[in-house]
Amino acid sequence: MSELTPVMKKFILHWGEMGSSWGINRTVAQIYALLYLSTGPLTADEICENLALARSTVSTGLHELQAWGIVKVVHVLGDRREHFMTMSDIWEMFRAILYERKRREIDPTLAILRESLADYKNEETKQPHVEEQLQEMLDLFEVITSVYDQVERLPTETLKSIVKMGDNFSNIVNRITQV
Amino acid sequence: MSELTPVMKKFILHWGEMGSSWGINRTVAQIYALLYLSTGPLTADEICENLALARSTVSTGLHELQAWGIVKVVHVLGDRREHFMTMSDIWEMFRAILYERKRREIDPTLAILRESLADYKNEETKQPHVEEQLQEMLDLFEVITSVYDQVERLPTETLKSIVKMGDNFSNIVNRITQV
DNA sequence: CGTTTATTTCGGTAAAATCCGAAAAAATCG
DNA sequence: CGATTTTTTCGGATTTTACCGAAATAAACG
Repeated sequence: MSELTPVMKKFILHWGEMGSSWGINRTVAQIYALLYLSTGPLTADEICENLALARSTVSTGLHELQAWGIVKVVHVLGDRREHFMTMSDIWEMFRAILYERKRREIDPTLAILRESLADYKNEETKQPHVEEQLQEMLDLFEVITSVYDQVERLPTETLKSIVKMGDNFSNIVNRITQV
Repeated sequence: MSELTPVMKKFILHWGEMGSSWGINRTVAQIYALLYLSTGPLTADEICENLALARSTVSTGLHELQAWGIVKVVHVLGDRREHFMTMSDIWEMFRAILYERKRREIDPTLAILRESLADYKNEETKQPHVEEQLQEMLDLFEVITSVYDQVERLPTETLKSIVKMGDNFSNIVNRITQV
């Protein structure tokens, strides 16, 4: 791995910023960005060097990225160190992120909302408005889940062709759903 | 505003946790949750009391929520204090959040990607792989933007009816896009 | 216009997250 | 199996973020 070019640095730094506003550790996001741009798989040490991070930080960061399912380990013949690379298909990567965010954020909230509505039945001081609001929020999250499930199922090619349809897509969807 | 019931507390606390994993301040998320469940508009002082927060914290929190466009000020006759409430339609609120996240996260990234690809042309040490990767990421973000624009345009009722279609939706989309 | 009430700003402290480096553990080699 | 290389764990230092409370500002009242 040669020196980082200015363009690479810029991208990596921006990606780090973006990560933190997403609730993802800045450093972890930078590691991802570096791997994403890298021509071949990198060792943990190469990542340390390029990003000026401690070996241990890189180690944990890589584990986190693997937990998200967007970085994987590869082995190189004749080298006993582990090498790391991003998923090759960026669309698959996008799906992986959606999946994880849904699992970590939407699912637990759905559970709490259902629980709360059940608990509500046993509560003495009933404020009908609270039940209505919880129900409304539950509806919203159920729709989000449902839309996610639909999108999850769409093949990448379909997603790509949606973009080519431009305005037509929403028109068609409107027509389909107007029954 | 009477005492918070156990169900309300649970919801507010969970919402706070969710908020932090979204990159939103825990306290700010709690303020939102409280307002969301509240039967009527609340004053800043009432929020302080219920959530045991400093007056100043509530003040800044409310400003942040207003910047997101999901909380608004209302005035009550005969009371010179400001009162706060959430947007009444939860779907509108959802749209507002999508809009802000797109504006804060997607748009700047799109800009950086375009910039980087332009800069790349002037760079001495050209690694073709870097250009390819940047281009691929740009494509992805353009699709995301496009999908956002489509969804933005869909009326709430359409969104709601998508959920009722269940599996049919993805089948139909597949058919539409198979040209 | 001065007084009272409400809101915001801001500096400092408390809490949390991040990151490092040494030491431990695990893996691979001869 | 012992030696060497690689990876991970973990306690603590550093940085960042969140929060409070006092003081300043702004708004509304008589």
